Amino acid sequence: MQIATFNINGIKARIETLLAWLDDAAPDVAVLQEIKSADDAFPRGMIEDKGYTVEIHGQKGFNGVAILSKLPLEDVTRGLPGDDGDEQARWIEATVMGARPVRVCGLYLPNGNPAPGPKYDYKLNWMDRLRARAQALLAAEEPALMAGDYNVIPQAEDAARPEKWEEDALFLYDTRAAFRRILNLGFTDAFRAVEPAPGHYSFWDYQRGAWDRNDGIRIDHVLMTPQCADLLTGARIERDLRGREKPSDHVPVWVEMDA
DNA sequence: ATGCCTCCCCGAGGGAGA
Repeated sequence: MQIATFNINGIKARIETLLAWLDDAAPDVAVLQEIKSADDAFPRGMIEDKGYTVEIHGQKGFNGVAILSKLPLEDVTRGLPGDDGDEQARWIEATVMGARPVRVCGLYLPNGNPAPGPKYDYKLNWMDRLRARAQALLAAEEPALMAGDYNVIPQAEDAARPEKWEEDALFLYDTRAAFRRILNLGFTDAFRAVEPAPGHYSFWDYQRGAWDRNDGIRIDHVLMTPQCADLLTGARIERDLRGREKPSDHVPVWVEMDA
């Protein structure tokens, strides 16, 4: 089973890119972030025509996540537990019914800038809720993964120029500490499990020629429970997509599992 | 660089992203 997470930066702006990518790369499951679309405005039919089941947790204009799957999906839920007043569409879950069922969570973690401030408070609070959900996934002792745009640079080696991110909400100490707190529960960063070297990024800013200078950061991650990590056979970042026409500022991060 | 792109809202120019 091949699963990719991809922040597409707007489904309306990226639909042709997405359809071509589904044809070429053919993920079994694609976890999408920043669809920036309400459920009823999402071009569901064009994706279903390619053999995908489509589950959406959308929001007009901002945020929004989705799961596309060639395999059947069961028990779909929307929204991260822990705050009934949270209006932002950043979390969706479904069980992918392959040879071995895998609980797949798609997430778009808040950016948090400027920090300090209310947006950063929201980010840290959201990460607390994420940790609670992660603990529940561990307690189930089943294969489960949390894939998406974490807006977290875990370590200095995950940025081309870490010094310029020191005061940024993606790299502040409290951000990295909250991320480690989740990892330390017993999760595996799938990409890091197979690629220890620095210099692998999943995002390059549109500005300042960041792509041409390879001034990137690794902020899109797949975290796995032990039962899921045991099935892991590979992970990679599809870097080339950033250099194509009309790209998203993020590229897909892939995991392959014996499931 | 408190913003050099690009997206969304809509139908101008501002908010958001990271």
